[in-house]
Amino acid sequence: MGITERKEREKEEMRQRILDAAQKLFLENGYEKVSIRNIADAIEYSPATIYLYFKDKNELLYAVHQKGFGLMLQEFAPVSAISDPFEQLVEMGRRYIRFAVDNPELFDLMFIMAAPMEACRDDEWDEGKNAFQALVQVVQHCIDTGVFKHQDAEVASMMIWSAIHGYTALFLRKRMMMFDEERRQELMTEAFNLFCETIKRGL
Amino acid sequence: MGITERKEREKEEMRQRILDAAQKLFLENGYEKVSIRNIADAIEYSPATIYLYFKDKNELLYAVHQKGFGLMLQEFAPVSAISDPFEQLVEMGRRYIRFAVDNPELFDLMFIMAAPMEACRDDEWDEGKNAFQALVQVVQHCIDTGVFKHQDAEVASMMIWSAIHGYTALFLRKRMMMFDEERRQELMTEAFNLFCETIKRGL
DNA sequence: AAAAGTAACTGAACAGTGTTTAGTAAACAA
DNA sequence: TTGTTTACTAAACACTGTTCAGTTACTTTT
Repeated sequence: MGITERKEREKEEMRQRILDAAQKLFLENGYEKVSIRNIADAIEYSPATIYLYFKDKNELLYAVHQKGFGLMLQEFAPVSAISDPFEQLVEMGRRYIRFAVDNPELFDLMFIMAAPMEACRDDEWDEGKNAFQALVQVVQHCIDTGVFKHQDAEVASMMIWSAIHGYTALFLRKRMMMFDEERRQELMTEAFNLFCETIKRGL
Repeated sequence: MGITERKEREKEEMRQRILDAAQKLFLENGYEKVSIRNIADAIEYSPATIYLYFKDKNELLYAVHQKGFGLMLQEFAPVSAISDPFEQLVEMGRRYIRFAVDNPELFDLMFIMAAPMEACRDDEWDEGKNAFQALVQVVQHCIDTGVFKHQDAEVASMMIWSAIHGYTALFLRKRMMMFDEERRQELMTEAFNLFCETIKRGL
């Protein structure tokens, strides 16, 4: 009785096809300019079909957001090879920012846009939870090896995440437009470096 | 020849009426659910009329965003009465966060949403520029009085703004949903306090 | 005062949006 | 060969931002 299994496989393949088309269009045109009809056109199906695989557009956005976390974790993988825990933390920050600049639409979906979170039951944002836990581990390592005096790794992690996230959010949403292109780059890297030095000394 | 002056005054009044209605609706229903037609209904004019006073919806959003900065500067005014420059800085941070929590839709318009910035010529975001300069002044004061060792006030300000902005942006856009309501509040205040302590020691 | 000109305003349309529903056609099970 | 389930879609609904021709109403000129 392999029919039901084949059907299930086909259903999953269709879901993936929709997701891939959606992601491709988002990254090409920016999420704001992509409609359900565009995605339907790309996969040569009717718009209504998409609603057989996703409850609504938010759920589709959430699914792409999940794929984003997969990609991000890949980018973070090499960090664990670094021996010095503080250097590990700094490299994580660098990669967070680089990921945001290289994949602005995906990052937006993952950490800025309101819409995808509408499809996520409160207290069940597993992708965010896991990514945050990865940060907490590194910070805990820094505490254990005496790099940081502060003892609460979760609070420290929150502080660090916020600081790094701050730049990227302000930058991506054009809130550094009062500086010209060059000064913007300068401020980004210098402020990042200053933050690293500051927590090394003061945390 | 007071007629042209009266006309000009009336035109400005109409602009204000549109703006007030828009702001009221945004704060009540959230900007996402407010359309040009809603605003037109509220002031009992045709939707087309709004386009005689604002080029498009982004320009309207930008105008409300400007009003937001006016309100924010009011909230910041009492800070200058504090004598200790570091305490001045901390109080600014507290008020930034409080403003965001108390006026989430307005804050969103000012610092997170992409749309209003479309109506702003690059390098001409005066509201942001002025607000940032206010921060730089306080930070410069901290440097002058020896609270901070780091000498570049602009870089330090950028670092501080980003860190404070980080919390608020993550919080408002539901990226702390992996914690329950209570823990969220705890983390917010504790991470803020930790940041203050850290820069006092390390910056 | 009458005619001409200007400014303010609107109805209706255009081209799109997310989403639902009734209906069809094909694949499967009995 | 039936009956049933599944996959899909055309068409509609109720919106959206925006434009434009056409209508008032007021102001200026004759």
